[in-house]
Amino acid sequence: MNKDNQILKQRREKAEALAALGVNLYSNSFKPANAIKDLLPKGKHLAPEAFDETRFTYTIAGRILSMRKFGKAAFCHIVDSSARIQVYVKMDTVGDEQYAAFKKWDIGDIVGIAGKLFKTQTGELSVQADTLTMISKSLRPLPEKWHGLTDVETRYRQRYVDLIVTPEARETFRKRVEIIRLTREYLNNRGFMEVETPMMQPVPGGATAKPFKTHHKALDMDLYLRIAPELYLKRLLVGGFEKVFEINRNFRNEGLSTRHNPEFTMLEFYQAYATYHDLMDLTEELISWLSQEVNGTMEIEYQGTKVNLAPPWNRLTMDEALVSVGGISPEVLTDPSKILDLAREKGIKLEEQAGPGKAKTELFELLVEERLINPTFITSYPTEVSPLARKNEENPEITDRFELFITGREIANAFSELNDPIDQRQRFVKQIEERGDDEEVHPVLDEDYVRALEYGMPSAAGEGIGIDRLVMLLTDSPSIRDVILFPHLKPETKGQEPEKKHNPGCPCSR
RNA sequence: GGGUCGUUAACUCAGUCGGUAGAGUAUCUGCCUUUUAAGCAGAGAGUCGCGCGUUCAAGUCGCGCACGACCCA
Repeated sequence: MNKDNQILKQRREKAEALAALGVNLYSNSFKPANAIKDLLPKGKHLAPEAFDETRFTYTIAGRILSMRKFGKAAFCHIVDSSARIQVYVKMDTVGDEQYAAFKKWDIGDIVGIAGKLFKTQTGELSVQADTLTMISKSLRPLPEKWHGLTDVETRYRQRYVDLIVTPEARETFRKRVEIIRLTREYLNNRGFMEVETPMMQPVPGGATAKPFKTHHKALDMDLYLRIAPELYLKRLLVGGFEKVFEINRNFRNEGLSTRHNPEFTMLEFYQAYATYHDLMDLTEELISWLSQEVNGTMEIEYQGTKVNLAPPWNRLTMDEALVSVGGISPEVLTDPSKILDLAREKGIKLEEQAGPGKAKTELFELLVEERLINPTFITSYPTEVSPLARKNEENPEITDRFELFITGREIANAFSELNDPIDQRQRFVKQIEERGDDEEVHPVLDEDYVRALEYGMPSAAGEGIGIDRLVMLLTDSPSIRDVILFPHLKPETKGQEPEKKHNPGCPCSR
């Protein structure tokens, strides 16, 4: 009946033995007075072996990560959320009774220690324990101490284990939190207000992507998880809030990769009376500052490639980039039919209605994008591929838009906003005509958004920054799954029959 | 969606030509009161991802499936 392996069995037996000694295995009464980090500077002046019984008693709590047991003494390393310290447990000091219980302690247990600071012969600051408290008995073994947990699937599926044993993972997620906190601070300090707009939208807009669909029962209506907050944030500009931002999740019902998770975190911000030029300045300042704050430098390395984030950053129009980086001759760019021919020549499949703007953008993605290692703003995107951006006043074929590329990846997308409701309606209609056959992307005209524009939206510029990709860059993480605590994975089927598609016997089936 | 590789003890990994399943860590027992990948001696631990096939015999060969990684679309 008990299919558990030997180690799990032994752990349970040990726990039972401890309980038989009268130990509460899950005590809730221990309050650590000290963070381990706070003890570290206090030991600087201590000399090895000069132990003094009258020293101050500290209380700490944490998880046992390693243990070296002798007959009547032992060393363990204990980690809390702040730091790690060695604890020395000596039978003479803690007494026979506590020591007998201590013998049943395991790596992985969460424990409380009261004791005094001293330095060992080797000079390591340690706590000599006076009293020992079991706070939570662990019933499962942790991964091996030397190699740690390297199986990426287990790291993602059991992130809690990863966080226990992989200091780099803890560091990455601390940095992620810090990046988001600093970004909020930066925008708040510049008068932006953080708002929350709907996650569930009747018309998914603001981007081109397949949405997740859900259903509201009471209203009997379909809703979509948002693919972008853009159209709601701009409604707030109409409402009179001049600087707004939102940092939250977007959802896109598309493939998974090292750069795509179905739910991901996006920063979007909008500023009235600003242009995309203002946002380039802001972006450059924000991201270089974030790197300085989080990494202590603007010169970072991403997967072995050096990247210099110090401003000023390179700014190129798409045409300039196609020529100088992509190696396309300038004459081709001025002739629409030659651009289309070149795109087809390069193996790009274009839809029938695709124009030169689409072809240029595809050529850019193919020939230029991955070669933009240091931060580069690409401007003057074709109007054809920018349904929400303002047309350039001198040349209606292009928009006042930029995308930011670092290490060959798109990090940000921004533009001076289109606030002409008639132009907006025409572009929506055109977009729907082009995508009308693709039901999955749900091309529906957002009438209310056009109505909002008809009331008048101030001139404005807005930007979206993919937070996950930014965190990847600043933490040198190869996969988006390394910067999302619980990334999307297919369900485990270990030891089970794969889910049956039809299960009429299941009361929970729809 | 296509291709390549992977899946063996709790973890990290070996496993030759198809012939009774191996190591280190972890665990258990004994010794050990300043170790830090502690040490010494001994022991236990496996649905070899799942299924089917070939074979006297499959971790190993073949086919299918699941999950994952990487590359491509």
